[in-house]
Amino acid sequence: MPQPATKDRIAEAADQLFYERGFEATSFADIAAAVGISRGNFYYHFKTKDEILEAVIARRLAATRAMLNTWQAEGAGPEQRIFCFIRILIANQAKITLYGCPVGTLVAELGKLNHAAQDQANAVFTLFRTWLCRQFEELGCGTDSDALAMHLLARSQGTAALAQAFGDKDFINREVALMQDWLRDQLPPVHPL
Amino acid sequence: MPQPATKDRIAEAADQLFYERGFEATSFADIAAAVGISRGNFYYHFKTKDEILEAVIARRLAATRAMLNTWQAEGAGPEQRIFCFIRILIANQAKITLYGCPVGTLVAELGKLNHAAQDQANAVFTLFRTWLCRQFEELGCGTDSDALAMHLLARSQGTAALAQAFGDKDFINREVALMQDWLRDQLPPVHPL
DNA sequence: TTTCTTTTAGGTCAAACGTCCTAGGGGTGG
DNA sequence: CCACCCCTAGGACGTTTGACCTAAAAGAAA
Repeated sequence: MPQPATKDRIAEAADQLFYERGFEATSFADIAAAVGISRGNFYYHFKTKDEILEAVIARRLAATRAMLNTWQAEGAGPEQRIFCFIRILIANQAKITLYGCPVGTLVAELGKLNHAAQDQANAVFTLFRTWLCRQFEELGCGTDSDALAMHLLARSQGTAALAQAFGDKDFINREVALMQDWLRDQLPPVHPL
Repeated sequence: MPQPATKDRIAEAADQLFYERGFEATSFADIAAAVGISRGNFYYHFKTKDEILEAVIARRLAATRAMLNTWQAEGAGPEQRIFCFIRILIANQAKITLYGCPVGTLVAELGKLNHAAQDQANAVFTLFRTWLCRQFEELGCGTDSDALAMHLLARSQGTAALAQAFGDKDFINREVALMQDWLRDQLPPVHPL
């Protein structure tokens, strides 16, 4: 059963289109055309647009979890792992400049639509938040950890938003550098000599 | 001609609905219902949905300019004026927690739609940017001023985005406090003694 | 009143949308 | 060969959308 899994191809195409054009602005026909199948075939795999949305969010959640696990397995310390998180902005620089942050823009859109899947979309944020919180805890930031995680998430979101608005790729580089400086300042003193 | 100006009432209602539900998700019928007029009357004042969008953006630009001018006229220094900007987040705390930043969410949506009015919507960002830049210049930040303005804008955007995502009003208070601390750190030493 | 302009109401239209159904293709197991 | 089932194709439905038109009410000027 090495089926290329039409269902997965649909979810992948929907993922990309939801990112580039938004959820509401993407129609069944758009996704079907991107995959190269008919709308009828489409309906066989997903009865509802909301079902596709759920599949897309599940994809993103899984991908995010996999990424975090990779970083965790690399053996570096929590500081290096947080650096990895910050560097996501650089790794996806071009796309962010065009379409913003995939998580942030989807959450914002679903929030305005009062969509039922809003909480699921938010789970990606929560995933990053709890993971970052753990890293800060390992770093010795104690009860401040969650606040630091939220602060860093906010900085990333703001950076992505303005980079998209002004189409300014270099702005991402500058903000990333600032975030790295900030992170170093949060490290507790190694030897309270 | 003390006409309560149906046109203005339409633009006002559209402004609010575009903020709460988004541009695309708001229909002619929604706006007409909010104002309490028929769809036909509607068309008399605005031929096109894009025309309404332009009117809404013009409204926001004018309101923003008026706000900045008020701060300028209050006689306080640039540091106090930047504080005023930061405190926008607190003044609109409840709405931001529900719907995010009006400017940021609109720019993000129009960007994804490749909408022609994207640049006009961005003008609100640019207005804040150049105004903030001027304040930092008056503060003596020299060539860093624009970068500082962008940084502060990004922090505000990120704060609004996460406050909306997590429905967390208090997060705004915490980030505002951090931004005020940050601002104090940017002040050049008064006497290079 | 009559006339004219401004404003309002309500109805129509084609297109696009999400949803749904039915018919056919292409393997595998009997 | 037949029967079965997974997958695919393409059309049809009812609704909503943005857009548009026509007619009439409201008010000012004569």
